[in-house]
Amino acid sequence: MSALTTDDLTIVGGCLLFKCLDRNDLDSLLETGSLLTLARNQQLFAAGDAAKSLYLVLDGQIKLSRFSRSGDEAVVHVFGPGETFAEAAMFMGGRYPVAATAVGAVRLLAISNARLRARVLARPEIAFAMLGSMAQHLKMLVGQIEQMKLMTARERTIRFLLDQCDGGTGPAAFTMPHDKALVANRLGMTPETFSRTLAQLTERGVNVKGALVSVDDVARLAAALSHET
Amino acid sequence: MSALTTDDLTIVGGCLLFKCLDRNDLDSLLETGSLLTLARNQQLFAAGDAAKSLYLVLDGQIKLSRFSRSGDEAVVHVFGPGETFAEAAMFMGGRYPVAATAVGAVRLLAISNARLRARVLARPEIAFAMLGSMAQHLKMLVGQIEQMKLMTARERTIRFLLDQCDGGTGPAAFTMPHDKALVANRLGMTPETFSRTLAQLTERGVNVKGALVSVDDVARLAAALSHET
DNA sequence: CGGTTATTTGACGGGTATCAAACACCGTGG
DNA sequence: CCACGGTGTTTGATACCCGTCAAATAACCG
Repeated sequence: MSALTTDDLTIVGGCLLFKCLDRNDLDSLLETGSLLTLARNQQLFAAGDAAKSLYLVLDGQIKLSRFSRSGDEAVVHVFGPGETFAEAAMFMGGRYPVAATAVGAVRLLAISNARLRARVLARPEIAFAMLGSMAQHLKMLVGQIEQMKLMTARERTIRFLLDQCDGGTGPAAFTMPHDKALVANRLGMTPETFSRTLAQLTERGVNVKGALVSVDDVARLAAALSHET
Repeated sequence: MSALTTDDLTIVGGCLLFKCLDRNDLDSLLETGSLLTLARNQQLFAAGDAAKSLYLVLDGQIKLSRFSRSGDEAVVHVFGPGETFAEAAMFMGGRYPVAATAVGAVRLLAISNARLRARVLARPEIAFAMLGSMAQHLKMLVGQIEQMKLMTARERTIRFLLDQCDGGTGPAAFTMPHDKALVANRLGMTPETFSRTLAQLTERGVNVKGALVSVDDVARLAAALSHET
């Protein structure tokens, strides 16, 4: 197969799906893989397409989403470098249940289902790795359902901010992982509501300038989650 | 282990997780399993508990849910006879991410994680079965997220009714799979809203009397989903 | 039959979506 | 360098779905 940079190989080796493989196993798996490049907004596959591969993101972001008849989109998750997706499809009747679209420019590695299947039979440890990966996804989806069912838009927004700040108690700052509209969709609200909510959180020490977000005091923001409006 | 009825064995054998096993494999797996009985509303495990087993429902229903700090419940899924749950937990750091509670009286089979793990190494086909089972759960959760994100309470209710009717185009009838309050929670709405929505659907040929639901014309109800308020 | 638990119904308020328009940002080409 | 179109973001006004609180009614069980 085509040229993987050494950076790429680092990513592949660090991915929890493949880290259990030694060099030989990896090579034999990758030799049928192919390197793909997608432009911004280019679709990798649609919901219902035959599933012939799973994918590893090397660079950029891929969003998985579903569409209603009326064209409204529900983003299920966004995957970044080092993450694999569509593992589940090869066990689900061979159809992808969601669509995959490049958020920006994306490079990714496609790995043949058939090939991987054969590899699993030879080395059952891979199966454990896949189970672990899918278990993570399950947990994530459960978290999303919980959020949608029992948190308000404001609470989900705060929680998103805290997630991005990633622990700590003092001041923090970060940049939006992607378009605000996409973040809003992930959080299950409209861009308008997201914007308004962020503006309103100024009084809680949140400042937004473009894609840059700064939080005066993470602990204080976290406190806003529990006891209050 | 203790007494499994022949009915129980039929259920175990029919479950997609175990149907790939022959008699010997099954016996060796079950000999460390234990038969549990839970009373209505009895909790099997809480979120955060150490995960030492996965479970197969023999009789009754088990709900998996999360609770907010304020005590509000978000039901993730309800499992019935022949279904396995908590497979994922053994690959997720050994902690259950949700709580499991008996909806009514329940009989179930607990299968040791360690034991199953050993079995998988001996027979990799089991791993495929587990992957298939988890893939199903993933798909289901994705469906729920889609529903919550882009359908109104009314649309979700209609879709629930159609699901229960299970295809067909003429008249249909069924009984609620469980308490209306629980159904409402599964659908991401309050019991009040669920009740009101059902009442309002009378004009679409839906009639509810206690736990019994009848639909005059499934096709007509389905039509209400697409083009209208 | 009495007491508890489910379900329904009503009134009300608030959180979000929707529609619409102004505004900021950014790469392109003149 | 600046005009310019396109996209992303903000802001405003409005409507309405749905949650909340409360009470009445129905169903259930010992």
